[in-house]
Amino acid sequence: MSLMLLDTYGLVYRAFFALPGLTTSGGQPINAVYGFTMMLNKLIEDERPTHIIAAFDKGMPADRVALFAQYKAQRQLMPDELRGQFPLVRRILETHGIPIVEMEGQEADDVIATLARQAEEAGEQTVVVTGDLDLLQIVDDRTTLLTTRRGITELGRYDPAAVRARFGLEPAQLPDYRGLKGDPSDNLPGIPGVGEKTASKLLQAAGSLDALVANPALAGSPKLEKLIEQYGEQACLCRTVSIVRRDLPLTVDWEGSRYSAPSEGELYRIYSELEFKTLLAKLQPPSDLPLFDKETRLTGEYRSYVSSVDPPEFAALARGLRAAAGAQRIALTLRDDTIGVSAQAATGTSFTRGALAHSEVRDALAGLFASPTRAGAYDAKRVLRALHEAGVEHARFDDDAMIAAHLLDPSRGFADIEDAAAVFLGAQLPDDAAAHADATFQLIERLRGRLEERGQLRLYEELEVPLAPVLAKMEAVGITIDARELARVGEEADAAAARLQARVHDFAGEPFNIGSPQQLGKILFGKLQIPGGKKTKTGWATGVEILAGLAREYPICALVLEWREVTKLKNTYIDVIPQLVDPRDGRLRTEFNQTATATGRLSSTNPNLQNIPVRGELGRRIRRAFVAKNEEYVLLAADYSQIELRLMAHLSGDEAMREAFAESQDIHDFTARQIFNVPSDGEVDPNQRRMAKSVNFGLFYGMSEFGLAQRLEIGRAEAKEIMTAYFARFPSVRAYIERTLEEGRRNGYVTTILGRRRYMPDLISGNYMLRGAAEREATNAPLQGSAADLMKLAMVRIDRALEEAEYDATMLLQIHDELIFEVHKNQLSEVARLVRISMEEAITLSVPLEVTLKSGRNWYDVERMGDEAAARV
DNA sequence: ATGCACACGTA
DNA sequence: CGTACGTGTGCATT
Repeated sequence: MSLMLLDTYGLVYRAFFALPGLTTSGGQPINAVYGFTMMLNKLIEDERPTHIIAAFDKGMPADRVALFAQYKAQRQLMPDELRGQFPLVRRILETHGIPIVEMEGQEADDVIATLARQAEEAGEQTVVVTGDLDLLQIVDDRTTLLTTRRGITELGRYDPAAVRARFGLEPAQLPDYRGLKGDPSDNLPGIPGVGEKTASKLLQAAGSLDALVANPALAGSPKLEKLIEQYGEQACLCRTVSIVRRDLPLTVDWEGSRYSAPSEGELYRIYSELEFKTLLAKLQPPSDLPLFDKETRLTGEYRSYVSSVDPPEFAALARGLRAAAGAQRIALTLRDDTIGVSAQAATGTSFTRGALAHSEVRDALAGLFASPTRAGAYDAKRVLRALHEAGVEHARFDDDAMIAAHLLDPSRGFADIEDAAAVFLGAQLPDDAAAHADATFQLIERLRGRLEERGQLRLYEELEVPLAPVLAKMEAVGITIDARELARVGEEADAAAARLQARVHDFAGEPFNIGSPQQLGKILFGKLQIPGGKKTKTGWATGVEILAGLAREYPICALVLEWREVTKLKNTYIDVIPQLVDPRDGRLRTEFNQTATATGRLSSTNPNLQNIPVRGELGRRIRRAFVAKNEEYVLLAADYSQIELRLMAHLSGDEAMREAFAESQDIHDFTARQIFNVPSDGEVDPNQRRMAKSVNFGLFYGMSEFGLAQRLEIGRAEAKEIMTAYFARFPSVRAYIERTLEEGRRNGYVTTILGRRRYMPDLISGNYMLRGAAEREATNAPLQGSAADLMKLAMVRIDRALEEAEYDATMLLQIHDELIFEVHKNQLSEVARLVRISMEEAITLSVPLEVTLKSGRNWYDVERMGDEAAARV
């Protein structure tokens, strides 16, 4: 055995003063624990001990104080920045499995001396690592001493020969030596005027302090002789205090001190927590290493749970989860099929992970959610889905770090926790569920603080986090697809596509790929010499706006457009949806992404059910395949009418516009009257209304007169006239837009009605294009985003209300300003009323909100409901 | 296999 | 040179 004994306090103390004041990003000082860790790693590497023990001081050294009242009396209190690092030092030791030995009222020196003697008697080699030289006295053939020198990794090695070389004395003489010269750091006076040189010389001459005191003449000079006579007794006292005890009643479990290196996973975790970036860089992020031993360990106040992904360890995972039910907070994350759990209690944080497919685990999780423990997640919706599939009931989350991250920076999606950890923690996470769970804690803590600073905590807690389970439910429910109806549309589309393709090829005089813009361009503008072609970077432009203009004169263009429409519908919806339908229940399940957009809207993927066609007749027929689950149920569609314009009226405070909404006027008609000066008894012609509608839409898109001209296919002068007329009639709208941009430039962001932000750094860009784009985005974001706020709020409330009233009704889809429900037909009118009220009263604005309700057997046939069917209160 | 441009569906 | 998305295709790149 080769034993290493650490004078822990001394080493940490040296590290503290040797290193600058490093702290974690959370402000926790870590210089001492960092230096200690560096030392420890180097010692283990260089010395390769088989056993390691860390000795600590505990309490005041009663024996020495009794002998010498001034012992260490002048020593100042430990600085708080150092004191706070000792728990962390203990954590590092724990990670290495190094036992701590301490004894009440004893200094580490005595503990070390005792252990070294025990090892020596057993015939073993010992190396003592310490911050000072007090322990040199125990150096002998079997015990050597390493002491810190400059810096933290430079060590001096003392064996008996080195002691003789340095002091000219035997190790056993060193207490005498110290008694003579004293030691200011322990407040030992020794003999005044006797320093290192003299003490050494005296002892070489006399052999020992006792001999010298007995015969002061041995000192060799009258002056020293007199000093010894006068201070000899004091020197003896100092000597006695300096002698370490080697007979403390300590029994050590030597086997327990056998050193085995911790796994990289364990090191990675603690280094991450302490933000030891340089040490982390040397580690491989663990791939599948358990973060903890297979046995539950209880060490001090720090508790760690069993960690394993092996199937036989379900019980252990469940045990950990049950223990976590007593914690203050838990965090759950999902890594493939593995659930990671981190639990935080007053006593510390602990981790576990495991597969989620066992009844014991399921029950333990259910117990956890039934307890008052706060629960957090990264992507709560995904975790909820997994828990739901595993049969865990009543899962709930108070925090979602992904949502928090996205609220703080909506330009990013933060799909993976690695992204958020990189941005907000500056950490690179190992690929491990338990580590992710812990990172979730750290993220939640940090991000909640940031949200609070920004006044976004309510947006987060009362809107976004409660929305996640609502979306999870919608995803789980899905919507029934009538496969036969879809197949019928598909057959027609197939026939139409074939017919159109043949006719296009006829016109072209050769077969070619109509879907290739390149080939199409060459045929139309090259071979057929159709005029009016425009070039893009890569070739001819063949977009709708070009082809539509040519369609009247050149039938091939019209046919190409038709072919595009049909093939697009086929490829995107008709052929894809049947493959995505769950064969077990015939339902189609989309995924709603809550952190995808910069404005606060949701997005939908796999498939995107927010862009099912509605305009063209063929496309619209696809909606016939979206049906209620059986004859007993109907679909209910509820959409906000003109929500963005109403928000514009509210936010700008424009009196005329507000009044138009208050009177339930047709807003485009009203706008046309204002712009074109149509008298109140006159008619607005359809073209005027169309133009007014474009102006209204262009308005909240930040459109320029150039854009309006393009859109309406009119001259710029005319477009300018229209816009001038518009702003003359609605001056506060222009003022509002100016105000928004000014605020955006000043703050760097624009906000929605509920305090959602979108950062717009390019508002002050010197680049004309970038700035222009940013101005359009900044104009639109508060309107689009506020509309999203209202809809989300309505969704949360509707979900609660439907649950409380126990209606047989389920929310299925959200299409930005529209909600689709599946409702038992007997409850249709009640549910419709509840939905209308929840949506219209989501937030009280200075203009009324209006909701249009439709119902029907399928999404195509939904028809406007009469007021008696969904009467307003 | 991956990424880009284009095209186009929705609000 | 009107906002916000997701998805499909072709085609160039790796």
